Order: sequence, then structure tokens, then C-alpha cells
Amino acid sequence: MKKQNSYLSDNLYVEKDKVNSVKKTMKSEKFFHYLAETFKAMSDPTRTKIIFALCQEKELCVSDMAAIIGTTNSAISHQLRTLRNMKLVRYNKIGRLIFYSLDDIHINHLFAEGLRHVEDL
Amino acid sequence: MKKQNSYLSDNLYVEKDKVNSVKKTMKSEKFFHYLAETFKAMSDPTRTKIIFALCQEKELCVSDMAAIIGTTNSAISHQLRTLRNMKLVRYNKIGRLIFYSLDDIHINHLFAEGLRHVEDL
DNA sequence: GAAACAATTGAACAATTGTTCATATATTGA
DNA sequence: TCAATATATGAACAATTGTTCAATTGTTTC
Repeated sequence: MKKQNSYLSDNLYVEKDKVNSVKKTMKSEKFFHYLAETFKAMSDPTRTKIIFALCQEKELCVSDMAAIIGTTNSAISHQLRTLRNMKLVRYNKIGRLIFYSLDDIHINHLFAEGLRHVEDL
Repeated sequence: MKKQNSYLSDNLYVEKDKVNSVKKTMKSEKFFHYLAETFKAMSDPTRTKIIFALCQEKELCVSDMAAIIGTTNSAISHQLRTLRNMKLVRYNKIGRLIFYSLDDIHINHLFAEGLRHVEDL
């Protein structure tokens, strides 16, 4: 017997069953948008450096991150805003210093998984 | 006793020890660039939809992905190139159909971790 | 209060990105 | 060979991004 809905040129889809079943599981536009934003927050070299540094040291202030990474405080601060907006980092103000740290253990896991993927190449 | 190298305004860094120890662990420019590229590959809504769909169905052809996601074949194909370049997907040609799947289990883990993070919000 | 300092912010700029549209390539079946 | 189909590709466009520079806010110390 011929495999259902496969390779039929007069069909809108190649495999109607697959299309319908996957379609049912799809989440909202908002969900995918937010998911993409989360990955995007980790998609810049300066930001991966910041996150990597915060994996080594629980808390770091802006100037020290700039010194570690070798860029300006301004550039770091701009990127920290992105990380803050996406809730990847939180901060703790002590006098005029602001110590940043990763927001929760999920971020560590997510980042560690990315590290593993790249190290395997 | 005063905490070493903390809050000293005549220092280039706030906490010299932290800066030096983290600096030693930093990876190469290339590494952070590649790591960022990997996250960037997942940082677009259309691409998160593609990856999500491929988490549900091991193999999907371009037309079916377009039908599931609700966009053109061309848009899907362009995004698949990005995913291909970053080795997030591989493909299997059968006649004029090309079935795409996630490249390895690492991608599933990485993506699943991202899903969990967003679902917790 | 004034100077020094940590961090943030806004404007501006080049660089990159994602889509659409049109076209090209490749495979199938008549 | 020709038409239909599946996918890929190139050009073009608006939109977004990351950095730098200059200015600003808020805190500490003198």
C-alpha cells in the first residue's frame, strides 16, 4: 500500500499527517518570540564573555568585567542592560559599586550546554 | 584587617585578585565568537519554530515546515541555511524532497533548556 | 560644597539581519 | 522534451544591533 499523503504533487503538504500533528503542538507567537529573545541575549561575543566571567566568579562589578574582557565600562554597561532586560543577570548595589551575578541556575545550565556544544567541535 | 584591593580608588580594578583569576580562565576570541554564533543561530523566531517543529518530528521537509510555521518556502530555506552553517541541522535528500533533522542530541538539550527557562516565566 | 569615581544613558554611526520577490537548479513523470 | 514541483539563491530593502563618544546620575571622600 502506498504511504499516505507522501509525494503527492496535488497536495498542499507533502505529509499531511505530520504537518497537522506538529501544528497542534506549536506554541504562541509570543512564546517563540520570547524564546528567541532569550537566545539572542547570549548571541553577542561581549555578552558571552560577561556570562562566562560570571560563571567563574559569582559576583563582579562593571569595572572589573571591563578589565577582564578588555573593553570600556560603557560597552559593558550597555550589554548588561540587555542581560538585565532578559532577566539573565541580577545586581546588588554596594555604595557606588554594582555587583552583577547570573540570575538563576537555569542560566548556568543553558550556558554550560552551549559551552559543551562548542567544545565538541 | 581591610579586604585586599577592594574599594581602592587608586587601583585600575576594584578587586585585583578576582580580575586576575577570572582573566586566566578566559577562552580565546574565536571561542567566544563561535559560542555567540551558536546562540545567535537560535535567536530568531522563525528558527526557534523550525527547531521546535524538529523536536516534535524527527524529520521534516521544507514545504511542510513552511506549512506548519505559516510562511514561505523561501523564508524557511534561507533560515535553514543559517542552521546548516552552524551545524544545528543536517539533511537527507530523497528525490526532490530534502528532509531536515536536528544534528545531534546536544541541540535538543540546549533547546530544551531554553524552553524550560521561558516556560518558568 | 567640590573633586573623584562607578555606572548609566543618548545620539550617531557602520555593520548585520530577515524578509520578499524573482530567478535558478534539480528531480520527477508524462 | 516539457511542465510541474521542491528547494536554493541573489538582490534589495527596512529594521535592528554594538560600539564609541560625550554627557549625566549618584555615591563617596576630602
